[in-house]
Amino acid sequence: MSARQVTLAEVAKQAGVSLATASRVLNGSTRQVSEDLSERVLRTAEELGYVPNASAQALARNSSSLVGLVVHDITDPYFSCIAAGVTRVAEEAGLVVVLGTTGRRPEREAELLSTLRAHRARAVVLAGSRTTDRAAQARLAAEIDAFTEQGGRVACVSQAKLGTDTVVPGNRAGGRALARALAELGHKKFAVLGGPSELVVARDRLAGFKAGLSDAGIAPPVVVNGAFTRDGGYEAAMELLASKSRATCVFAVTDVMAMGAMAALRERGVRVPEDMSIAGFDDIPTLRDTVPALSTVRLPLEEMGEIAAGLVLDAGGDEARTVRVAGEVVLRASTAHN
Amino acid sequence: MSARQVTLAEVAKQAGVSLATASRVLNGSTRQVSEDLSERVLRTAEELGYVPNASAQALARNSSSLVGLVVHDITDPYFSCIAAGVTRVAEEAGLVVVLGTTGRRPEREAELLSTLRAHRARAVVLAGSRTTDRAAQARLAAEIDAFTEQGGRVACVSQAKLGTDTVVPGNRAGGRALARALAELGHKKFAVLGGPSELVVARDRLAGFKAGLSDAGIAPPVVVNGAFTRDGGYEAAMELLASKSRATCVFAVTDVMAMGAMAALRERGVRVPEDMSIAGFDDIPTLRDTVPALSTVRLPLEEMGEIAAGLVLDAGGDEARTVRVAGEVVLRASTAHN
DNA sequence: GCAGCGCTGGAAAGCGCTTTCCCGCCACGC
DNA sequence: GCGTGGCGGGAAAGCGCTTTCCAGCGCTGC
Repeated sequence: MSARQVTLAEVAKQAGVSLATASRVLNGSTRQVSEDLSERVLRTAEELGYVPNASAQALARNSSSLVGLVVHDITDPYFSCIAAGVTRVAEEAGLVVVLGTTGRRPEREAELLSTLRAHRARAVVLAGSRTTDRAAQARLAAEIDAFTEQGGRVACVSQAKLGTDTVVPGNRAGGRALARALAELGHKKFAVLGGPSELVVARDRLAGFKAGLSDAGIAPPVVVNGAFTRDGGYEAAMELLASKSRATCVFAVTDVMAMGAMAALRERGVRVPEDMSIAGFDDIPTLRDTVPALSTVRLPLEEMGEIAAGLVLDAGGDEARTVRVAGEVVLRASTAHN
Repeated sequence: MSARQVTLAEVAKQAGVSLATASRVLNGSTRQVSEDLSERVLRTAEELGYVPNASAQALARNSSSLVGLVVHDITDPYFSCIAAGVTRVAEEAGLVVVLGTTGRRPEREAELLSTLRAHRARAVVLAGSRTTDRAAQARLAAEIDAFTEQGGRVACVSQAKLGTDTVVPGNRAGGRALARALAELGHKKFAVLGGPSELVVARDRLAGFKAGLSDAGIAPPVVVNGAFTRDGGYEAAMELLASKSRATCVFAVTDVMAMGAMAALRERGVRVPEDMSIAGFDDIPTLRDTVPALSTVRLPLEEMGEIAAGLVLDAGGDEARTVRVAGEVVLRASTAHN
């Protein structure tokens, strides 16, 4: 049907104006174009079904309308919520978001950044959790430099120390507040289902939790580490049970892990919360209907995505900005008095 | 640090070869380049940290490495699972996926397609459910034409009739099989929590379910429609309860809706499955740990995403291919004998 | 009355890359 | 020995757009 491709040149010719004029009309140029020419161009563009070639624009302007979003696993509700926030903001700004997934391999983060750089993405939101892997971190830092060097902006969700804009959830404070709240329920012996030790998010939550227990004069918890996934939680809980720990309350550093842990407890006939209280972190919306309802620390995930996107799209100074978002302890049915 | 931008020309000059040669070396050209030149180019590219400008490549080749993925809501696990499948395949193929979300507004689908066309995306996977809205459908069809016209490929997940490659889940057959299985449990009176009537997926599942009931000689179910979301399920269930229906088993056309429905039942003191059995559709992995475990029809969502991506990336004939994936009834604790 | 200015339109030079076309070279066959 | 190919290398013509630069024109201000 339509010709292979309608170009600006065709529109210009058809409208009887120069390429320059057509370009000025069809893209917010600072230059004025007279009313009638302008209208003529607009009309022919419409008639011909002209769609500007984004690659050509990107090339000519040396900047594209792409925004990168890097997550570990889009299937994980933690990331999909953040993604929702990011895409909403980006789409409102008329930008297009490109989604990269690392599959939790730290080195993929740098690779993706490099790809994004190749595409001249205008900005990138890194939602993956920072690791303590020095080499990966260094490569990532180098890529971030290269990216910003080239005029792109980078924001991280929950990774500080990279010299970029950052949205920092109150992992430490949240963990601490949660520990105190649980201590107030009367629990004396705690266990923690921690994430992989190289994940900073996991470490922070754990550290905060320990601090909170210490505030309450309670002995440090048993810690069992597992993967940052549902199965990780399941396995960690199994390990915990096998260890014959005397804990009456267990904190999984992630709601998703808590789900796995609850499955494990159920399987082993441990009732929640009668035999064991359990709490998570994040307050994943999709998981709010579980029974028993999970006590947790609420993070405004979608909003965090929005904030990150906002930071990264709003030119801002060259100073790295940090926005802290607080977690709010929400005690529900999965934690009982002891 | 690094220069503003390393271009192919710089690499070529530094390596003492022509632009053409450098290009041939650095991108799989059919043309041969002698061993030593080739090696020299490779080395200087490496040294200079050369990254090809994807926009320029796209422009010159008239095809980019972008793959579009259009979903209604990335937060919905149904879509995020599909998205995971699509991104995995795309990334393996060295492509970049751009994520568009419609927020369930049918007209956004066409808009996004147009944007994707502007970016010369090589392919698009449309995961949103087809509606019966004639106008939106027509616009979408036009955009799809324009897109394919331009050399792009389009695949749909669960939308047939658009003349594109399609991955079709057995919505009808699944609904039917589920109805039969539930009938075998002894239920006689059924209710269905349906999605918005203009959504084809919802209609198909409902139609299949009705057919299954009819197979079993059971009267048609009461149908209450709600939004295709957790809250939609909640409200539909509330409405059902208010209607004093005598149903002993309710089928929510979506697991996510079933979650909302279960919350409503719980709130109203209706025990599942003792007082009411409930079944969903999709078998969302994230929701598998809920209590009581939800009976449902399992769809290999991630795999569906992979298949769709596979179809769309594999040049294939010009014939529209259709891949059917079957749903498998999984009876769990949320449905009891009656 | 004219220099000077602001404003609009067009020509054309890129943006960084791919690819066609051409050229020189060598091996080969008659 | 010379025409024929085949092959590796380079020059250059785009790809579709933006943007600079220049030309023309109608004003204002002295």
